Amino acid sequence: MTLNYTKPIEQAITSSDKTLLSIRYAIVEGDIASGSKLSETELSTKYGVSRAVIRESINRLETCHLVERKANVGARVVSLTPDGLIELYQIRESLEGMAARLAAKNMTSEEIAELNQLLETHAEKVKQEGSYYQEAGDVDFHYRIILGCKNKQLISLLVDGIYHLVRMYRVQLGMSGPRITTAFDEHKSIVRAIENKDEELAEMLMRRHITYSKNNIANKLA
Amino acid sequence: MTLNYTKPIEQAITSSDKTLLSIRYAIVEGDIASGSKLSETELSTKYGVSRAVIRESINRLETCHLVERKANVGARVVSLTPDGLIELYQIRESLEGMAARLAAKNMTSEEIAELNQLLETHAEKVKQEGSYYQEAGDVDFHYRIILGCKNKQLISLLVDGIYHLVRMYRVQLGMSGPRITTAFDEHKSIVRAIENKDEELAEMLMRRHITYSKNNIANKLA
DNA sequence: TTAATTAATGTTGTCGACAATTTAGGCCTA
DNA sequence: TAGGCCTAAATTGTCGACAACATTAATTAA
Repeated sequence: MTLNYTKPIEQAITSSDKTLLSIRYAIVEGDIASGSKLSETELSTKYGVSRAVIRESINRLETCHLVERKANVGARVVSLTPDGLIELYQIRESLEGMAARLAAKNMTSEEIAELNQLLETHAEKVKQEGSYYQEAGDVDFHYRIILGCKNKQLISLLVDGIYHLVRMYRVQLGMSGPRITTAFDEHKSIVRAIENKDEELAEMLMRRHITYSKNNIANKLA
Repeated sequence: MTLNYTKPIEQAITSSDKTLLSIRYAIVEGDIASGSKLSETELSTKYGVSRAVIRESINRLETCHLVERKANVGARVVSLTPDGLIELYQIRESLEGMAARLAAKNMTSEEIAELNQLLETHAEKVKQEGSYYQEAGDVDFHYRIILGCKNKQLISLLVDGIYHLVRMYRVQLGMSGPRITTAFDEHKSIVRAIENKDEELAEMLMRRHITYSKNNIANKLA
């Protein structure tokens, strides 16, 4: 369930990093309520580290737009609103559309093959369980296309930044629903566009796909 | 020259904030060379503050992709490369394209009037001086459209994040050149699309505009 | 009673010192 | 001389304490 979408193996993990991961997970999962205040001293005792590392964690969380800080006042977990969701999905549409375009241009044939393989796995799961697909499966699909764009800054923007907030909305609004098979077909056509190196189409289909997804979620809020 | 594109008047300015602004300015202007190492102790003495505030500043600079940090090793100013420039402009194209689309949808008639006024001012300047336009003028134009999109997260992403890096490339590669009047015409047609509330066209024209700009710069590197 | 001012409390911002890790240099060995 | 190992210096990571600020409670005046 917990797919680890952090940076590659790389270097030493500092205490700050671990704390960041813990707090971020707690926020995304809703263990720390959205809109609630983040007390530095409280978190400090809770996670058994000094205020300095809590401070650093909060700073980094601000980067992902998961918390908001005011000078001399403190940090609050971002609150989930319909408007915020729409804003977020407009950004996703824009950025992931570009990612799909670049993926069509830059993905290797091996990567495309793996993508097809992933789709088949999903097709199986849809037939059997039906429900598992949405959460991990959809994230995984989008994640691979993002990586396929080969634009490091864009990848960082999406993976380190926006995606955590996307997951937060998903988890806390309890996504799932009847879009399962529909989304699957959309995924399939996106991959086909990438196979054909049709940048224009890949971008357009990805944008449509995300728009549909947005509407689906927005309906649940209304 | 120094247009202050920081957040609205708002709240108290802490020592960390001031230091952040100073260091960021130094990096964008090239006073701190791109690719060079950022020593915490050194900066600490240079700016007359403790290492804690330097640390916080560096953290925030990482958000704008202006510096890169490695655990237990330190931070370096990002190095300017042709690949990096292309990556950056792909993101700009995507995000500012969306901003233009949303601006066509959401800008008030007063804002559009101001935008037209700005264009006239630029037209005058182009006739007279010719050269001043590019730097401040172009930035100002794009800035207004970004604000006009009314998507707070998108605005933050562009203004607090990406735009500093854009300016850094501009300054240090010595932009200017013969695109002045061409860019002006492009600006004009973008505004016209926004006036007509033609979202599709506004986005497309903005994307083209940025692509041209990218090619212009890329040629200078090649 | 209400409003404003002031005192008290708690939180964030900043600092200097210590611990852990990396990096540089010298030393020894083959 | 080249290469690896070990020691020493420097840098980053973490900590606890103090200062500055914001919030709340108490007090006083109208």
